Amino acid sequence: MRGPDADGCARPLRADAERNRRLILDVAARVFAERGLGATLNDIAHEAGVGVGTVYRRFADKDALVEALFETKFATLVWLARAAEVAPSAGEGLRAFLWGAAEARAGDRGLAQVLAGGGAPGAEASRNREMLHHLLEDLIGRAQAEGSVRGDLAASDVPMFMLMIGAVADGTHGVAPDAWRRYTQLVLDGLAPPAAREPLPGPPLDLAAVFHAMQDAPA
Amino acid sequence: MRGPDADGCARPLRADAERNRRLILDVAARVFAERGLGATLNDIAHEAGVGVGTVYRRFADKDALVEALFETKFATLVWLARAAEVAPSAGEGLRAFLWGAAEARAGDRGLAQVLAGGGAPGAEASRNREMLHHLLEDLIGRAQAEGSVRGDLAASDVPMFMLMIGAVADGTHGVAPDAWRRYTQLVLDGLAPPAAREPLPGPPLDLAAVFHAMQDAPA
Amino acid sequence: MRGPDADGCARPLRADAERNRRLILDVAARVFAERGLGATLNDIAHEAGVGVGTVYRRFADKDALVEALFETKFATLVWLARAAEVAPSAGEGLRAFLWGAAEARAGDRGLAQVLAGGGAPGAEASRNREMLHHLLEDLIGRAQAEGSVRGDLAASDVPMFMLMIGAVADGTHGVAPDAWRRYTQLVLDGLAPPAAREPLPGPPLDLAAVFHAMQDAPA
Amino acid sequence: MRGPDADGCARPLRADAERNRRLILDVAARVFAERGLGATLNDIAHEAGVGVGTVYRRFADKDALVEALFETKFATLVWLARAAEVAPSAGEGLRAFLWGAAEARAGDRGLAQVLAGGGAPGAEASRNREMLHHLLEDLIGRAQAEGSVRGDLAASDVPMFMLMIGAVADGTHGVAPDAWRRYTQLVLDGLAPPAAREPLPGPPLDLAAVFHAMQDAPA
DNA sequence: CATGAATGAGCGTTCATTCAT
DNA sequence: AATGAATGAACGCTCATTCAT
Repeated sequence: MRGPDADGCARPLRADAERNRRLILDVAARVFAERGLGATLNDIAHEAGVGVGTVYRRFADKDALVEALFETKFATLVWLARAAEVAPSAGEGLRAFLWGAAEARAGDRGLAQVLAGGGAPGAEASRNREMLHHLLEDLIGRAQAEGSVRGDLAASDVPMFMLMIGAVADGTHGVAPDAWRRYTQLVLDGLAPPAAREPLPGPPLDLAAVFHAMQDAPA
Repeated sequence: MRGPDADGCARPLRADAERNRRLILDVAARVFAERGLGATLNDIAHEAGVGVGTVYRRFADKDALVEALFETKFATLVWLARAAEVAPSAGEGLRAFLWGAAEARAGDRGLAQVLAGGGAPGAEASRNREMLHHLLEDLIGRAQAEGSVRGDLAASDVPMFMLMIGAVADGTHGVAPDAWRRYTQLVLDGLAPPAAREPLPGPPLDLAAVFHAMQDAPA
Repeated sequence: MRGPDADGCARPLRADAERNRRLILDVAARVFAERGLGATLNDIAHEAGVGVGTVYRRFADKDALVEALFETKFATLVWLARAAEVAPSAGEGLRAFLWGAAEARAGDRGLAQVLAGGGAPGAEASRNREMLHHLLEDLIGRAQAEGSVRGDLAASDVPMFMLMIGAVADGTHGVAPDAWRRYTQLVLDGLAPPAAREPLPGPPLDLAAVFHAMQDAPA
Repeated sequence: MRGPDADGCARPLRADAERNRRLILDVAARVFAERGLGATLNDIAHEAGVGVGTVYRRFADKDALVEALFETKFATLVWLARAAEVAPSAGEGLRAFLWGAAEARAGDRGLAQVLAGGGAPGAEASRNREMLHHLLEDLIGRAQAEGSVRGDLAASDVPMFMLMIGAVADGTHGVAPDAWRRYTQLVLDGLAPPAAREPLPGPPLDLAAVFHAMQDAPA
């Protein structure tokens, strides 16, 4: 565990550091997703097989780690938006994006929080955010031109959509892991122009599940 | 704060205790609303100008305080549901209820959590929850019979609706205190049968507001 | 609950105070005996049906209450010693005293502590203590003259005897309420001159009981 | 306190942790011995010159610390029992064991409690307890066969013996540090078959010492 | 560099004691 | 005089963060 690398270099490479950084991000993503942002850095470090100190060497503090995670996750959204750009129609693209974003958010307990913690200062993050915003503006604009989405929808409604779906997903995670689909559909129907409506997927929750969901929601 | 009661009774009634209880509940509601359920009882006690012990004299533990808050808030919902019962039409009643519930929830950061039924499944709370559930089942059933709400809507969708609106309200509280109205309308449009659709109230959020919203959301 | 007494006197009599004092002492004796000295004054006051303030009016603090209890209990010992004085023989008297003292101590969890807390300043308590000491010196001296107790026994060994039996009684109270008898006999046999020996009463404890006893002992 | 190890190894081994563990155990043993198990971990940590967190890093909770202390102390008893096994006679062995156990217990205020097996019924502790029990059963059985101890004595009487001696030792610690010897002899005489009797070692306590003893006993 | 031991402020909670009513 | 509401120091314990090794 202390010896030189297999590649023959005695001094630890910059690559080691990067490897550790990725490892920590991956583990943190998993642990935060499973247990919420309340998980301790000690746990994450332990589960990654490194010392806490190492985590602090890579990330100034817990918030910085969350921020970094945010950027990682953000890439997924950008990727989804790019995919949506080339969809047969803007409406289909937008719907696919929203379903994808909701799904990405769903299995990720506490990641509304991660996506949220966005981190004020990161220039990169800002650029990403803006880029995504523009992609969505474009997508929505085209969909509106097609008449496949209501005219008063805005790109900034998308993060709110994710906030909403995230709240449901976090709450129902555990008793009804697919419940987010129902509410995604419900909101999507609200986004759609009149008359384009899908039946809600999945059955409604029973009382106990609702109770559980709301209990769990705070995270 | 020390003056005689409104009813003009000068008798030094043991109501000082009740006054304190109310004071604590009010302060707790405010502090939880502002800072989320993570606020400490020490803070609440301090802000109420009493010792921690006083809080613990009235409420067995933090959960009990949250639970008490819950009951208070729940009464509002029950009252709203009763009012909805006598609305001209079930559809109007349901919409009025949802707007009222959303409004009650808005501005109450961390009260999604309180409403969640934080604390033990108190018998009273359970009964209240069930009663409200039945009221809503009836209301929704009648609205569906009227054709004024989609047929696959269920009573248990209502708490999820509040979870969603709560997430938005908590996030935008501070930068766009009325933003919840936009998303309430959006979801309500999703609830409506095709073709019954209102324009979204209020303008969309700007990027900065979205950023702020997501920053704040975790609580 | 606030009106004048039945006996026609409008001002509360000194007798009320005394009645309360006795009531508190009785309840405190019972509660301390059942739950150890760790019991709270609030509990005692509540169980006595008075306010804590009343307890504090009668007894400067918790220690003072314990001290007062001590005097009460001490009276029992003095009474036992008096009875021993008139026994057919000093040896029989001494044994009867010790059995009585052990029994008094046994059902009284935490009363080793009460008997102990003896309170430094009480002139009365000091006098009682000395009186008992002299009674025991006399009793033991006569028993030694009879040859029915070892010659090197001293009056001051008696409190230590009670300390020892108390430790056992407190520990076994709950799993083997009569175990103290076994150890009383064992020690009494040690007190006896050679050849005067009784079989130990009761069976030995099993391992689980011992475990429980030692767990509980701290009080 | 900072110098190299006795074995001459200068390598900066991670033994600083182990050193702290030992330090904490030592301080805890001393503080518990002096002030009883009621001593706070904050006090212990402070007195050891470490933060509370450090104590909690090594021991899951207060019980775990007490349990660890228990295992340490228990080893002494097992060692004594092993030594007793090879004594010239079982009777001598048993007496030596009891004197040793009493001495180990004396001066260790609150360690009756520690020895009690404070904390969970750890598997190791249980095994140790049982092993000692069997050793004592054997020893007592052989002593009884020799006729050097009363026939109705049981292995489970030994912990009760320690409870009794502990109560005396805790009480007299401070005013008469050797008083436990007197009562050990007294009880040992009770254990002996008739006619085998030693004079009590040490003078009886004076009244003030008894008073002090009982004051201190509660812990 | 990496490690993980150490830190200590802070949390929820209890209870002896005080004091307004 | 009696009440019980109020107090707040203290406890056991957690965890983000620092720093010696």
